[in-house]
Amino acid sequence: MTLPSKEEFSEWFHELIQCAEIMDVRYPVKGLYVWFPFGFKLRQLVYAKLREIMDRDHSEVYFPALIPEQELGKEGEHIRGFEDEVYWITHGGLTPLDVKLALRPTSETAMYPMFKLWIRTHADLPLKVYQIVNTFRYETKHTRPLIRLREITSFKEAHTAHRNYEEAEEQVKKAVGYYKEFYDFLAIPYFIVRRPDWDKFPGAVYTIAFDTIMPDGRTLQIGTVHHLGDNFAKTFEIKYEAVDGNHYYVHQTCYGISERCIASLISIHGDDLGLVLPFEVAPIQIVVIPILYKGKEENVLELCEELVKKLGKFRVVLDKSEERPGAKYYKWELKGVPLRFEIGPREAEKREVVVSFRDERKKFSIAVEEINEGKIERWAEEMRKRLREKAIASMLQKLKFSRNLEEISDIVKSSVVMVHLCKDKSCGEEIEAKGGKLLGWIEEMPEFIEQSYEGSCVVCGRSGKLALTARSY
RNA sequence: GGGGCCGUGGGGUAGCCUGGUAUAUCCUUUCGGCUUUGGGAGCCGGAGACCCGAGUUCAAAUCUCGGCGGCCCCA
Repeated sequence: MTLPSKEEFSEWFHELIQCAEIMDVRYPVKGLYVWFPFGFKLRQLVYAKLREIMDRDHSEVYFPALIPEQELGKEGEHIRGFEDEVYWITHGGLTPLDVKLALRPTSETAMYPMFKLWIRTHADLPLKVYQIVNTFRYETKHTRPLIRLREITSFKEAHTAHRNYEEAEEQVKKAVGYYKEFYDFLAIPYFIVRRPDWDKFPGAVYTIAFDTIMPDGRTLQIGTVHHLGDNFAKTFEIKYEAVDGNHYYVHQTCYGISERCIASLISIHGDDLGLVLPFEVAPIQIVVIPILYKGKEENVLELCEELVKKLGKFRVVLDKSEERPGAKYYKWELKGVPLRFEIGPREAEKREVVVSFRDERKKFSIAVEEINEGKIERWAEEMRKRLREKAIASMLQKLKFSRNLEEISDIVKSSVVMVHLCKDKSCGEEIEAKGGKLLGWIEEMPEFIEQSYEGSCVVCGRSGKLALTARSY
């Protein structure tokens, strides 16, 4: 069970999610994968944070997975964006259905007919709901676990309705804030980018996306926030009676995060030995490894048990299995356990433990008496900081700034390229002709970027703003 | 959208070109036993596979066609 080097990212990712028991890729339908118990626990812990953030400002709901054909098709632009990849249910048993049912590719058209019933007056607004569900898309490109799926199993989608455009826009900003908090928590660096008009969500006024850079230099979209204006409200006739007695269309937003957040978590922090996980989301946070010699087991195990008891607040495993210590170290490192304690006869004698952090893999000794919950939490916080700094450093290595159109086709093969670009579609097309995809314009400057926000367009020379082009997943 | 490659125990593979030697190779995994334990121990014994369907043939893991599944490249 040896992992390929992370340099060969594609193989590394594929092997790791299996070796570390995140997902089983052997399910016999293309694009569908099985969550192992360990992977599902990781998912649960990551999504618990997402829920915590969402619950502050939204109510959780559940809408059906099946959408009747006429609802899905109501919004012209929306359906054109999805029609190639919708799964259809055409039969009930052997009987052909009068009304075909779509397996939701996303839930706007499932929710908004109900929003029409729920929203009567301004007092019903704002309406803010979210759900975490599976969605289906008939992907034709090569599918990949957690990244490109035919069944997205963990789509957190939020939908809000407001009195006017400005209030909806306020919500867009809040949503961006929520997602920042979420990815900061996971120590994953990101760009907040406004997608080009020709690449926004079908039916949206505009789309803000979170993109991160994977170890192979390709970008991964890990979150989107859409301002829908009153486009869907007009289609689904979602109106409210205002204080002035008139009826107005609501303005809506929607925003989503899928299990791609876990793909980025694994890929960005992981190393040649396997997973590296932030303490808070690690399914196993601490492993205690006894080093047993014949006749000296008792004292060692006693101290181990004492330590485990002391750490009761955390997710701890005491590994008493028959393997040798070295084999155990590799095993738990593969699983990304952030903190390891080793106790052998020497430690039992002095009431000490040997400590090793997963990210640094250095060892040091500390007295058992000095270990307490506060200390562990401080270590966890330091570890998160190290992970974040390391992630930013390797992200910057794969990011290049260019003011020369000609060199872009070469750079974009291995890196994400920053350029100044105007909003003209022809200039965007010119950039995309160099091999990358135009992700869009930086919406919020990250603190780790030094380039100026404004500059002259790399294509036409008129005034432009900082934009990103890259090969993307 | 276009093109190419591939499917052998749980994982990775040899054998396929040139059909028969085969009880299908080796590594890993797994189970039992002995022994060992401070960074992937060793020995002994056991378990476990030719993707599915059709065809050609006296004979198919091996050749042909179809299906399903996987991987890669180009747009």
